[in-house]
Amino acid sequence: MSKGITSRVENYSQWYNELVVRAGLAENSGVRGSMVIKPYGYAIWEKMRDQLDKMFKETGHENAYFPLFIPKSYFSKEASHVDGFAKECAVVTHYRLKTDANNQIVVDEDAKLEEELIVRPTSETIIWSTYKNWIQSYRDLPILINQWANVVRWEMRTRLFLRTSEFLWQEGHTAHSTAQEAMAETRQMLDIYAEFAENWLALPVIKGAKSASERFAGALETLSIEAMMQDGKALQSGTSHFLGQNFAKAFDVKFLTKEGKQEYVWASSWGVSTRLMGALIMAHSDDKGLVLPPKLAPIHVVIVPIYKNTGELEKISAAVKIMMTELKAKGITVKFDDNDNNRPGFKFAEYELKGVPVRLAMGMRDLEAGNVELVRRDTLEKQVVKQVGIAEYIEKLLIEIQQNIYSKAHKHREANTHKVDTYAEFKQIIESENGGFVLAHWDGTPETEEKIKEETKATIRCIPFDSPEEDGVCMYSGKPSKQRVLFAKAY
RNA sequence: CGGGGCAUAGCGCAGUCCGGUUAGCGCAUCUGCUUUGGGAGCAGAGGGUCGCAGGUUCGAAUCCUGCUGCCCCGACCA
Repeated sequence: MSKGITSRVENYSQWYNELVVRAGLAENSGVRGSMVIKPYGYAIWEKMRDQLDKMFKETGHENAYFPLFIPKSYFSKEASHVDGFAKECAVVTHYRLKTDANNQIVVDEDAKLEEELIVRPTSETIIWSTYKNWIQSYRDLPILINQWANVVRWEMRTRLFLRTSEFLWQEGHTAHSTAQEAMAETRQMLDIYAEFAENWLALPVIKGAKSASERFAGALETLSIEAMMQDGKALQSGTSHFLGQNFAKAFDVKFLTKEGKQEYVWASSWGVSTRLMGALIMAHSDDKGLVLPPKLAPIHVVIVPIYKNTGELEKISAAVKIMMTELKAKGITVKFDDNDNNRPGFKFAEYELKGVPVRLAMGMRDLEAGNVELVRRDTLEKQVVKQVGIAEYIEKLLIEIQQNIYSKAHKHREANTHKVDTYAEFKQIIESENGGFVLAHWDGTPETEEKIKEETKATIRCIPFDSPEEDGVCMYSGKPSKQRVLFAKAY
């Protein structure tokens, strides 16, 4: 195994692939397009999940679980929904295997299902077929449910975390008595995603609405948060959909209003997936490995002893134990790596690869002086600090690291976001090495959007909420436009 | 689904063109000694149905046929 990883400049894509594997986050499995999430990677996902779950519950949502299999007939009830997902569905057709004449295990053709089952690519249909039974009156509304689940989308080309055939996610599905309430829910959940991305992933995001062609299959409106990766490409990091009455109509879900009228129910759905892991990795990490924001790091502090014999190790360990107790008391996760098989230099490189935010090293020199050597992962700055008061120091430092990682990502995005008024300029920026975000006028037609995509591979990531109204002309067609939209190449 | 590449020890690879000692190297593993402030050194040891199935041949990792899997590049997508 080589020592380092491919640098970002050398080959960004390869850097990412190697980093995911070498840092022990995930690996490819024997199943095409499906990954194994390893303990260290899963620990990060658990932290994300726990925090999001808390935020969902704080806003009145409850968890539930719906089936993995969806009868084909349910799935086909909402026309645009089918159109959107049909090409990437795994289908269960049989329920039994048998041993054939050659002693091979084969599918038993006699055990063909009367109705095929779709492995869920998303759960709107199974959930709305259920909601039909739960909703009769306005008193039954709203329903605010989330589920943590796996889904399958048969992808042609996959990449660890960014696009795999099976992935983990959460999907919220809510039912409301008015359009306004459903839309407010859609917006509220997008805000929660944005807050999570910025405060936990340390990732600045742009909130906005999708253009019609980028909308979720079956939605009237799709909102998303878009983040910039270090190579200037956009990564859609969360989506929230206003589904109108489409699914209520498809599954005949009506409720009795206060006024005694029968009306169709209004819906929203929203989700984030293990793709957030990809965002986290690509946004902050460097050529030495992962850089994790402290709020999501499975280990905050690693302590490496430097010693010549067991006597020294014992003395160092005693001092380390005291620091560990103090750190743990403040809720800081700390690992003391006294494994004698690896030498300090190896450990330094290893924990940098794994993105541990703070590393302490202590040898006899430090011990005698009452010091400890401290290195922060985000800047790789080395300093010598007093053992006394170390917990308070690190507590503050972790907050500073979290902020620094965010502001670094924010600066990078600002430096690579451009306002552009001509198509020539647009192409020049989009095709340049660092790519980036471009804010430009667009005439609002799918035709123009499609042409731009064909010619440059850039797409409209969103129509940002905070983009001011401003008279202009479409950079492509010259037709009038009232607002700039966000273009970028995307993952 | 189209184009390309790969499959040999736990991992990374050489050997394949041009068939012929006992299939080799690095890392990892095990043992011992010396080491330990940025990926340790020396000595020794263990570890292989050469992806699978056929075929050609006195003889196949190597040649032929078929199959399978994975990776990369495109079209599709969160």
